[in-house]
Amino acid sequence: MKKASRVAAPETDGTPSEARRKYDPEQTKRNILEVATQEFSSMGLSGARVDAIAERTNTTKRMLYYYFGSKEGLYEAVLEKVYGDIRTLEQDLPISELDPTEGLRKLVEFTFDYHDRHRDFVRLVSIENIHGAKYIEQLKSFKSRNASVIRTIEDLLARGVAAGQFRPDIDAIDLHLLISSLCFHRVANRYTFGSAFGRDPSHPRLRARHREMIADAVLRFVRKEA
Amino acid sequence: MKKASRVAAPETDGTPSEARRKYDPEQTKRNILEVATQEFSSMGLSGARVDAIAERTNTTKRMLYYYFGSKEGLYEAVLEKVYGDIRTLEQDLPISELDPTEGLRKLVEFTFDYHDRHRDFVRLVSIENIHGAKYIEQLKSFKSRNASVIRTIEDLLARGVAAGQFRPDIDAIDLHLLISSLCFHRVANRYTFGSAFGRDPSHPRLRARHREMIADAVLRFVRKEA
Amino acid sequence: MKKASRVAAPETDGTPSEARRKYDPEQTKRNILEVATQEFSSMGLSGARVDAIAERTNTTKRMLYYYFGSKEGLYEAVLEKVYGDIRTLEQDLPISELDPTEGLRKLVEFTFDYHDRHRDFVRLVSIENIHGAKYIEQLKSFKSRNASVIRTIEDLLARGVAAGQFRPDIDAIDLHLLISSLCFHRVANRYTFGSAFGRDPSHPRLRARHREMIADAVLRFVRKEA
Amino acid sequence: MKKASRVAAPETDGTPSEARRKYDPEQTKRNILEVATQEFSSMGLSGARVDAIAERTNTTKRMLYYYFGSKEGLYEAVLEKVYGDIRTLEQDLPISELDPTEGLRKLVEFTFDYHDRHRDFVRLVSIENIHGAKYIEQLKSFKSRNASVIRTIEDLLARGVAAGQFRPDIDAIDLHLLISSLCFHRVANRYTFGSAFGRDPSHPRLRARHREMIADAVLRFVRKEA
DNA sequence: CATGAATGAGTTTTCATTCAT
DNA sequence: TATGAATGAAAACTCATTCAT
Repeated sequence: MKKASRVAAPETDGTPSEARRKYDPEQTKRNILEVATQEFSSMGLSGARVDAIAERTNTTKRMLYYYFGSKEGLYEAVLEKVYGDIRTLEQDLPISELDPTEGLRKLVEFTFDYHDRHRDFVRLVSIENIHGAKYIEQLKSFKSRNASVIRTIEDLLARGVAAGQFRPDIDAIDLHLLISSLCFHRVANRYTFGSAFGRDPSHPRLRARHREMIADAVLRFVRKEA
Repeated sequence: MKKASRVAAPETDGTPSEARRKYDPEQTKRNILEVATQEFSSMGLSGARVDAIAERTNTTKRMLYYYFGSKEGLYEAVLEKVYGDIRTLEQDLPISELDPTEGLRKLVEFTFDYHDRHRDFVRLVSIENIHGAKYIEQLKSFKSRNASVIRTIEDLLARGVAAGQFRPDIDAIDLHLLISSLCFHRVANRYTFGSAFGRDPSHPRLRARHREMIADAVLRFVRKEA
Repeated sequence: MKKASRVAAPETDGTPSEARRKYDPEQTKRNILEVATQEFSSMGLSGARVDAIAERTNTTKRMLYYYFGSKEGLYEAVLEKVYGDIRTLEQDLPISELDPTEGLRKLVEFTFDYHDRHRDFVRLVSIENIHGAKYIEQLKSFKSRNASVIRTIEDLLARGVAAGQFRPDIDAIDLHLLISSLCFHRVANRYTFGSAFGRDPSHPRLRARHREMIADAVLRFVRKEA
Repeated sequence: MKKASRVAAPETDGTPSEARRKYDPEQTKRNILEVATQEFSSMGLSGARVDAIAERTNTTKRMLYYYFGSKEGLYEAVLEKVYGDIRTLEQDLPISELDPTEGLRKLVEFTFDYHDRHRDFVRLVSIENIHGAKYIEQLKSFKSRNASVIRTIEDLLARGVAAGQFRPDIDAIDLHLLISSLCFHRVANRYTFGSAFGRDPSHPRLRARHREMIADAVLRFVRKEA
């Protein structure tokens, strides 16, 4: 029940007065959130155990409640963090400067890579949908984030149509759904997929092929035919 | 708390050996499975409550254990039933007689409709993936069913290539994944989608548009360009 | 943690088929309520421990929740029972047939005796008042019970005035408050009283003197002066 | 969660030794006691929350432990303060100079008013009785205070008997109990009373009527009949 | 087969108190 | 002195499962 060791507080620099701080709330919170993200994403909301989270933490269970109030509060904080991460990344994408076709390919590849690398995120979205998205709806950040993706796509579509590259009759939200579907499914359902076909979709070779296939499918979908 | 009435067993009247049965085990099992399907698909495996299932049933908790052994046993039975249903349906599809392009469109539309109508199935697959597909792997029906879809697609692809309609470099399993992704995602994640964009993907108009879009995307993907 | 023995179920009569029932929900509930009444009345709502109640019971903690839902639910059930008891007794009082002065004396003595003997009840009322009476307000039985006491007093007052024994300007509810005050206080606050004056108000001699004093005070209060 | 401001210590300006003090321990203690009195009297000893007290204070939890040692220590300090207050007041009563009947009426009215105005005191006494008066017994002020009331009453009774106004067979402690009962009960149990009869006993009109009724009842009780 | 009562181990949550800065 | 962070023990509550009738 006793913890063997504490987190070594980050030594900001050489100043001894700063080093070895034992109380570092931000660090503590971050640590809890990290562990909780794993637990919730691998066990679901009701399957997750507060005790299990606390145990893998540098603190005690009490601190979970101190900072997050309840199991659900912690779950919401996890959702918020995970959604915040993807938004941050997305905004750095230099898509507006690219040729529409190239830009769209970049966007698809980014979306593919993000889902591929952030299985926790994907699982948490699945879990949220099992709960009817009731927790995610309370996050202010959620809706605005999605709006920005749509604006990016609208811009791409408009430029692509103007350049004669894309069909004019494509809805941005529909296209987003198409891309999401393709990138999300193979990660979210990789276990049943693997079990059904004896192929692990996260194997590098398959992964690369799927990446290309998906970009290819999306581009063929939007392409204006001669 | 008291149950008002029990299920009256169907009297196959006339045949004396069948009549006058007071209990109908098959009926009881079916009833339990139905309720359990709802509960598991809407709450997940750990979120589901045995008491909640028993309460909405015509029987008592005891019977649930009598027939299915445990909560997990019941969950597996639910998976099995749900998988059995889809397989039955698929085999009636008269695809081998159709023109490849038409056949593929039919297959996509069938897949779309099936997912659209069987949300329980979709949710259960999501749930299974959260549990690493450990329960579904035990089902014999699972692998064989998937094998048969792949054979159907392989046949379509071969005929399409031969007819000069399809590209020759498409893998059947990849194509299946593509189709599944598009049909599955909008159902599985309709809550977060709805919350993010204020659009309910199960609305008839949106549903029809997506159905066409998806078939369109798949056909564009396989089509051999002139 | 194991219970040494179960409650011997009441043997209704000599029929052996009825005897030694192990499952007797009514008995179980009664047993829990009895123990809970002690615990709540001696520790207060927040001071009471569910574990402590369970331990002194013939069942386990789980059953408290099975029958009463929560600690608060159990507390409410205790209140309800305790209030039901006093009402039952009160209705058997043959006051309407007595001479008004004698009837009023009887009522005071009954009230005195009841409070004197039911310290649990008195303590629970004190406790309820600390909680702003929020639990007791939810009991339907509560208001109707009080109405019946008031009717009894109104009847006594009317007959006493008519007989020239009582003053005509006395309000029934005020008189009830007067009687209650005198009977309640010495029980409710017997500890501080005992500590302050070195007298234990529950000592038989003091008890008898107070009983007479209180009846005396009430009768002097209502008496019509010549 | 952050406190906006601390209590500014009163600068008794001019005197350099007093000025420029940054903290005022007495002020801090007083502040804590005030808040604690509210919390304990409204929630009971076990119902009170140390966190809740600290939050409504100008200081932090640490100070609370620094000054009072523990939750119980704080509770005792609250009792002591509340008892100290009442004693101070009572000693100013100029009863020994009044005619016995008038003096007794004054004493009853004072007792009535005091209870009516100091609900915290009344509640705390109720709470103490729930805990068997174990904390109050430790207060030196407690017994001496009660002794002085009894002396006052004894004096009144003696003078009243001598003047032919009062009956000779009345015990001072009994009379004190009678007066206390009448004054205490309507305050201590005003919630159940209000709920039972739809009358709020703290309403000014009812209050005035009760004040007169109680004085009346006490005087009728002691009066020597012609 | 059917049923409500019973159970124990586990899970979440709370709370008075102490520590490091 | 002052303060937010930290803690462990205990409390309330839940749940899958089994038992007696």
